[in-house]
Amino acid sequence: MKDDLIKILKIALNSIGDENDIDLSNKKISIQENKEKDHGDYASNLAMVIAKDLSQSPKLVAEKIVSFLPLEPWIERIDIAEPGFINFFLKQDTHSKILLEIDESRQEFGKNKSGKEERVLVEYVSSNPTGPLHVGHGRGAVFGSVLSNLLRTVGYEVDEEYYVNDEGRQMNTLTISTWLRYLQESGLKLEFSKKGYQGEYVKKIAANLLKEKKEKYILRENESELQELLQAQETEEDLDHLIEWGKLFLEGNFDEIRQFSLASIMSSIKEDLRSFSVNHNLWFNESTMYLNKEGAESSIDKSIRLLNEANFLYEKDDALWFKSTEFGDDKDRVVKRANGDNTYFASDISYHLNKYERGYKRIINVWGADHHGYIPRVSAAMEALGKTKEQLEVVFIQFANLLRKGKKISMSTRGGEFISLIELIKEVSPEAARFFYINRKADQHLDFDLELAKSQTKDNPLYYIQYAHARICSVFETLKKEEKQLNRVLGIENLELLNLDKEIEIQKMLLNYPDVVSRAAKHSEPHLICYYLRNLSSLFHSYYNNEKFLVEDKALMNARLFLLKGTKQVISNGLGILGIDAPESM
RNA sequence: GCCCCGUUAGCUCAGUCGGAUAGAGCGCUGGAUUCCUAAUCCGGAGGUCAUAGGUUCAAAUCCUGUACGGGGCACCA
Repeated sequence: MKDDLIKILKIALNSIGDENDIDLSNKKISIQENKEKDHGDYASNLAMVIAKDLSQSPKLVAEKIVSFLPLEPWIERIDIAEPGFINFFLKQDTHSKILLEIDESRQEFGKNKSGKEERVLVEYVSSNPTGPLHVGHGRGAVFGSVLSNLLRTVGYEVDEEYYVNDEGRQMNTLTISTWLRYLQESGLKLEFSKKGYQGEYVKKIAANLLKEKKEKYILRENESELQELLQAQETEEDLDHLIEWGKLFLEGNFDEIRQFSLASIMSSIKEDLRSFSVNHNLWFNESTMYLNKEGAESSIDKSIRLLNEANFLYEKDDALWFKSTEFGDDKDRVVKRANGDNTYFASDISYHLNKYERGYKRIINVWGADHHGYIPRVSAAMEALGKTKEQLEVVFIQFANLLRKGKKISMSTRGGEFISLIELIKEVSPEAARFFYINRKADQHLDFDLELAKSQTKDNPLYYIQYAHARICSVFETLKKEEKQLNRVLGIENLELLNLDKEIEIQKMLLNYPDVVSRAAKHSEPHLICYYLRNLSSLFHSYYNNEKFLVEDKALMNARLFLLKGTKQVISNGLGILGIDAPESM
């Protein structure tokens, strides 16, 4: 509808341009929906925008524009208001047309093709595989999932990827932690390292390891050496010593334990994500970038070589540095440490280069707000490698607080004490978890109220929305019990009977749905869908309380049922984008 | 010190990349049910859009400064 208005305004604009011999073709034409009934359905500010170019008063310009507008059958009338708004009043049956469109498109209603099937990569969660997901990860998980749905809805081809940091020191820490717990489990008395991962989940992994591998990794000698190392676990260096010792002692078995721990954790992470419909289709392991197959150079080596060939690397204090300052970063960054290890940043360069090489048009990273400092260096590296940084987009997710009875729950991971994501999902249901995580703008802090998420009243927006859907279903259920059904043809023929304020409001709202979807996708703001659904449901509940649908007048009844059917479809489609089912009954 | 994000009703938050009288829920307050789910609805009170300037026909929205709150500034991952 807006597009149609823009189209005819464009025609008028061109005519005025020709007449005055000036170029107005690059003027932006915007249409707004009016809140005020007296102002009509839509308004344009075009006259005010070009008044200066024509050096005439906006009001005169508006009159001029209107005189050039082609006549359209769906426009009732056009008003001009101070100081130069052009107000469009649409014929009443124009609103009803949307019901026909919904009836035809069904689940497809709201979709468009503006993405042109371009390939997009959304990388999200990517939590380190050193422990289970906790509530802090949930928000990014749902955000990435819904954003991906949204982008598909507007015509992109989307891959959802999880980057697994299965390389580096943290994996060694995990391995040694598992082994120590395994030794304890097998009956050896020893103190667990203060620097190891303290969580209970490590014990479970160790127990499984013992069950599966029996006594394969048991300590047969050198116990006193180990005990001595465990007595002194005050610094990160002490931990490194322990790890080195473990590697020497276990030899190839170290890697076996490592693989076992990694696999356990990743499978629990995958399970947690699946349990609330977060479905990555790609899992990218950092370690694959370190492989050199058949003597070929690894991806890491390759990206470092490319940077070097482009002259963006230098050595200082035995380390290898990238000149990120040449691309606006605050300081240069180390890619290879003095001890020869690659930094995490080196992996990131290689990983992002890989994303580009896979041919994605848009590369979207969903990151925690605490990572914002990384953008300059990553995009600097991509620029240095000749990639366009515009292709790389980063969305930051602010932290979430969990509230129980109005009080914050501490989410510190210290001492392994945190609420795991799966506990949250079990407590409030997967649907509620999704909805409440996504119900705020991503860059806003979020208070996740557990009681509210569980409550079954209208205070709970998800409940309220689902109830609206269930209520509509219930109306059709009652109809069925009376052995009647919706007569589509009769309904369609009588749509002009839908002329109550509420009925027109609902139809206008339905008409807005595709715009809301586009906007949410364009700005990466899935929360807009939540608010839209809340408002649509509110209109419906109000309508429900004021009017009866199953009335004697068959024409009116079927028209109203047709409206209800469209409303139900849109609620269902909107919830679908959020990854939430629309219940038939509650 | 530098860099991000934020500041809108008592509370929690929306606010269409500048538009007409700034919205919703909660809370407070007054009402509605022999009727399709009252799991709901209707009415009322409540705002100097943190603050000071600037740009504009028009600013909660854009620019600059200030205050306050959160986060980040590793040869960690």
